[in-house]
Amino acid sequence: METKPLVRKLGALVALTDVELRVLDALHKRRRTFATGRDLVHQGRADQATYILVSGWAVAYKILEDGQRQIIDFLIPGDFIGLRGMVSHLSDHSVEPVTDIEVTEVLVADFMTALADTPRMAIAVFWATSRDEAMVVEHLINIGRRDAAVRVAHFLLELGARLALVGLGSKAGYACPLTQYLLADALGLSSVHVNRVLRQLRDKGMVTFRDGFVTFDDYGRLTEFAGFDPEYLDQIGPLLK
Amino acid sequence: METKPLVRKLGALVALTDVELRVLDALHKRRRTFATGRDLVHQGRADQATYILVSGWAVAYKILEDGQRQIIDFLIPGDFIGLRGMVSHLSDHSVEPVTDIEVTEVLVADFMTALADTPRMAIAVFWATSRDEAMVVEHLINIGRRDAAVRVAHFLLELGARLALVGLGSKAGYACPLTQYLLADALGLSSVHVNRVLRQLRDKGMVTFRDGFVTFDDYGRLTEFAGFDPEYLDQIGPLLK
DNA sequence: CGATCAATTGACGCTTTTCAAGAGGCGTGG
DNA sequence: CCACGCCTCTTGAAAAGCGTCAATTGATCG
Repeated sequence: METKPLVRKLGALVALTDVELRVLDALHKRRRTFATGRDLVHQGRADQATYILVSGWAVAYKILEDGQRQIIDFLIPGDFIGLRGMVSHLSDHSVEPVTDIEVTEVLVADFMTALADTPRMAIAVFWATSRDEAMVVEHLINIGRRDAAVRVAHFLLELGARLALVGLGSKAGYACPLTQYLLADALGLSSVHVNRVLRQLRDKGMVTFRDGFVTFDDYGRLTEFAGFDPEYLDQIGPLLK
Repeated sequence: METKPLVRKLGALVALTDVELRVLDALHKRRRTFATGRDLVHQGRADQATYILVSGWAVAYKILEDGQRQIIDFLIPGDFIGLRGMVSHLSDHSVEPVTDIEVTEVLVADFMTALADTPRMAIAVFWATSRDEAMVVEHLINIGRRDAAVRVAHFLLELGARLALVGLGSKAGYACPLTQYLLADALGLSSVHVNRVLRQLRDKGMVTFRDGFVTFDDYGRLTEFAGFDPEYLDQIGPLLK
C-alpha cells in the first residue's frame, strides 16, 4: 500500500478511520507535474484548487512594491500548497517550484465537502495548518532577533528537522536544492552576506552548504550555536484517538 | 442583542445557522479579567483553555535563549488567544496583557466538540486562523525586507486597519497603548532607533505616535510611503452561505 | 563558443545598534 | 507633601553589522 504524504501527515495528528481514509483517498484527483519557474499559485489571484506536494521542493514568496522578494517558506514533500489561498478567496503570495515537482491536485469543492463530512479530519487539517503557522512564527523570530550567522545556522537546522520528519534528512545532513540567493531572500539578507556567513560556518567546522548538500559537520555544536530548539516540530501523537 | 466579538468574527466568514449560534453561545463560559503583567499563556506550557479577547490589548511573544524578546503579534478585541496552543498541546509562545483586559474563556473539550458537531463552523474557525496567519506572514515580510522607517509606518497602518475592522480606529488615527519598547520588539529594532524613526515620520507630517494615540497626519502620503496594501485584510463576505 | 547563472571575494559606505546620559511623569512610602 | 525609584521617552557619539558595487571564476546550456 502506498503511503501518501498527506495521509502520513494527517494520520500523525488524528487516528483516521477507514471511512476517513477513503474520503482522503478520493481527494487525490489528478497527479500533475510542474517545471522550475512555472508558478503554481500566483500572487493576488483566486484559485480553485490546492495541491499537495509529492516530490521536489517549492517556494512560497511575496514580491514587494520595490521588486524585492521575501520568501515565506520552503515547501517540501507532504506540505500543502495554496491552502490559505483556497480558503480566503485571494492568495496573498505566489508559489513556484524550486526543482521540478510532482503534486496531486485537490479541488476546493471536494475539500470543503470532505471537511464537512468528516469533522475529525477537519481538525486534523486545522492542526496541520497550525503547525505550518508555527513554522512561519519561528521564521519571524529568526529574522527579527537573530544575527546573520545564527540566523543561517538556525534555518539550516530547521529545514533538516522538517526533512527528517518525512524521511529526507538526518543529523548527518540532507540534499538541498536551494541556491544562496534563495537562502538570502528567505532570511532577509543579501546573497553576498549569506555567502560570507556560510564560509564562516564551514571554516568553524559546523556545517557545510555545497553542491546541493547540507552536511552537519558538528550537529551538537551547531544546535548550541544556533540556540535551536526543535520542540515546535515535535508531535506527541494523535490528539484524537 | 449583544454582538459578541467571536460571533461577529466568524459570522463574517460563514453564515451561521441558529443551531450554530447556540453552540457558539454555549462556548462562552466564564468572563475573566487579567491585569497587566500577568501571563495568560506561558511559553512551553500546555493549556486547557483558550480565550477570546473582549476588551483591551495583549501581546503574543517569544523569549529567546539570550533573553531577547520577539513580539509575534498584538492582540486586539475579537482575537483568539492561545488557539494554536490548544490544538498542538504545547504552546510555543507566551501571551500577556498590555492593558488590563477582559476575556471570555473557552474550554478545549467544548471547543473540539463544537467543531465536530458543526463542521461549517470548523471551517469558519479554520478561515479565521488562516487570516491570523496572513497577518504573521505580512509581519514577516515587514521585518525581512523593509527598512526601519517603512517598517514602522507599515506597522502603524496595519494596526489601524485591523482596529478599524472592529470599530476602534479610522483613517484619522486610533488609541494605542503600546510603548516604543513594545514597538521595537515587534519590529526587530532597538527602541532607540524606533524613537528616531518616529520623530522622522512626525517631522515629515505623516504620522504622530504620542501620549497613547496614533494620529495619521497625512494618511495618503503615509500609505504611499509604506507601500501599504490592506488587501490581505479584506473580506469578500461569507464563503459558505 | 558566447551567454547566463551560482558562487566567491574585496572595498567602501550606510543603516542600525550599542553605550551613555538626562528629562519628565507617575506611583509609593516615609 | 515631598523624596525616591522606576518607566518611558529623548538625544548624542561611536562602533558594528550588513548591504551595495564591482570584478572574477567555474559550470551549464543552447
